[in-house]
Amino acid sequence: MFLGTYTNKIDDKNRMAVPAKFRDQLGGKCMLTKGFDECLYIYTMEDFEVMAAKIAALPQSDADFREFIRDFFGNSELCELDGQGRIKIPQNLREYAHITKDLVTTGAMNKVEIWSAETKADFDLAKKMKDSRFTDKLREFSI
Amino acid sequence: MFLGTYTNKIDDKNRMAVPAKFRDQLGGKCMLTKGFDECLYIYTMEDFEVMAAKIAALPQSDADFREFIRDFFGNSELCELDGQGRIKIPQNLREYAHITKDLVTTGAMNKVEIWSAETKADFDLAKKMKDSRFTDKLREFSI
DNA sequence: GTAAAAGTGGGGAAAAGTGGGGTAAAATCT
DNA sequence: AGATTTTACCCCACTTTTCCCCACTTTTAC
Repeated sequence: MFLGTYTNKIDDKNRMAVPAKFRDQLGGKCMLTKGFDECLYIYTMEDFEVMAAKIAALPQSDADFREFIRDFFGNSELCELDGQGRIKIPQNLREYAHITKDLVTTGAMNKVEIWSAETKADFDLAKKMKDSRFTDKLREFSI
Repeated sequence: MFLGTYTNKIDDKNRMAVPAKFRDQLGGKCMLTKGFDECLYIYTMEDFEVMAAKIAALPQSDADFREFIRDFFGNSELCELDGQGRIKIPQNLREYAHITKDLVTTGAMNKVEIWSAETKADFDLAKKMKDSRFTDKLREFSI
């Protein structure tokens, strides 16, 4: 079970230190994939297999599913942790998640999410805007 | 069953002593999570796992569920009590609960609530403000 | 009043995070 | 094909954070 939120940086060689708390569960390697929302996911090998099997089983007759399958596997990468517990994040995934320097890494049960700090902040703000208490208040005072 | 209210401090190393009365029930470790009302919750491992299992079963295809899962697990932490019966409160949770120095820890049946003393005081006053008897009194003074 | 337990503070070793050099492999160009 | 550039990967070094342990103060129990 992946839990907690951490901040890290990606270096000039496009490496990111996987938070130490997550390393034992990954066992030296992991699958890095494109996530829903503009972030990346890290799965254990086992959990990736489960997810991959579900996705591979989608009906190929559906064009939307074909596109999704292509996108999922085309943006999945097997990553081995180096001696310092870091993984390299490839260009296509960096671009998707708008990753430049500062990152937020957060445990989400069976996966780890990697966010660009900026994107995460925007996302959280958007979430706050959607929060009913906030919008109710806004409704009270807006003219 | 967790009962009673205690005051404590968080130190410069972000450690808080769990009231001794609660320690036996926790058994050396506990789950620290984001609570309602800008406070934190401590659950026993067992109770947390029950909740976690329910939440983990929610479908990833729903954006609102993804947000909730991220928020819940990203703001949960497994805390082991040190030799002095203290836990470390991570930054994201300190920020959420506005924790700086003085704390109020209160047993609430199946969980323990951790409040910033200041936030708790504000919250208690807010409750009073909502009480019609209190606001009626204020009204006598044209407030 | 005394002893034990609980609460609080801090030093120091170890671990984690971060940056960078050097070499080998791969890709690209002529 | 050979030469040159780029990329990947292993290793080392430094800084920051974490965690274990000890010590002191305060509270509780008898």
